[in-house]
Amino acid sequence: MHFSKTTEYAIRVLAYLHRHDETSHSVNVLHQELDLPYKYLTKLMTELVKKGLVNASRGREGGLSLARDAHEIYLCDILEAIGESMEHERCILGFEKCDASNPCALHDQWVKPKELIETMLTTTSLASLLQNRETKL
Amino acid sequence: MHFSKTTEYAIRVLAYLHRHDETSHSVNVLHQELDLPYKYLTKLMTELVKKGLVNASRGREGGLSLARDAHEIYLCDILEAIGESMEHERCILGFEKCDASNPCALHDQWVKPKELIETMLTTTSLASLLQNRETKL
DNA sequence: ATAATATACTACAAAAGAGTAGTAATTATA
DNA sequence: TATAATTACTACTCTTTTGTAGTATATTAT
Ligand code: SF4
Ligand code: SF4
Repeated sequence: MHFSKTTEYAIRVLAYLHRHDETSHSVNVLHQELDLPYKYLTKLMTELVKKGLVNASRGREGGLSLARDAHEIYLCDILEAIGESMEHERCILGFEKCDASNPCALHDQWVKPKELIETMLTTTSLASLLQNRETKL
Repeated sequence: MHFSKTTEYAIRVLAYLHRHDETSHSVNVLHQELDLPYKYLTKLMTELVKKGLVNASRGREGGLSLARDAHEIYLCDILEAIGESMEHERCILGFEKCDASNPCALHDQWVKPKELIETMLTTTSLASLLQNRETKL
């Protein structure tokens, strides 16, 4: 009942890029600031670049920055870029079809939490995430 | 953002045992009825027996049945028996300490879904799960 | 040009989760 | 007692996720 490590990393990195968006940041800086495994990060960032969430510029003075306005990057976009997107549509008991007309035993209990999670994912943008600049990343 | 397979299996098996509690059931029956991998199930059931959720009787005519009243087996008990218990207490961004006084960036957005999930886990018993006998297992 | 500093790519390794195989031990019943 | 049906145990395999290593390639300040 949690995000994958990769998802955690992605959210934290993107939030960091937004919080310090006056300039771009190298993978090495992100690695140090957020204490994430360096090599793993390079792969992840390459992926996020491909998916159009991040801009990368190479060479000396290069680095990474957000490709889109932080108001237009929602948590669900991040999950989708990583491939964990429709996880939350899966039936909580593992059935293929998540069908309210043929519900699983946990249906009634799961509907509300599921709704809230979905709301959180679809309405939380990177920008809204950082209203309070005192929070941990 | 989901349960582990093992957790799914455990919930479904225990729910089945409750739904058909007039008798005990062999692993083979559970395997066929719920379409779960046989050998994997034997391991899981042995574990649930050790944890005191299930009674096992060996030999011919043996089988498995709930060890406690279904009204007293909550989802959180099942998670705990499997070792996924406090997963939902973990910080959603992966930090060790989940401390509201030193919150992570997702804190405000995560609090409500988290609460609902916790409520679901602590208040849903096997018995309440099967009010409606028409649901999938 | 050159050196420094970046990202990009390929391949592999380690760890955890999920699943399989074979056998031993137990027990009701014929 | 012999047999069949059952759980219990040990060890292995497969797959996915997570993490590491080394190298190639691009860019820019000097
Ligand atoms: S509880 Fe019902 S609606 Fe919810 S995921 Fe399972 S089958 Fe789908
Ligand atoms: S969001 Fe805040 S309270 Fe929730 S898990 Fe993360 S640190 Fe803990």
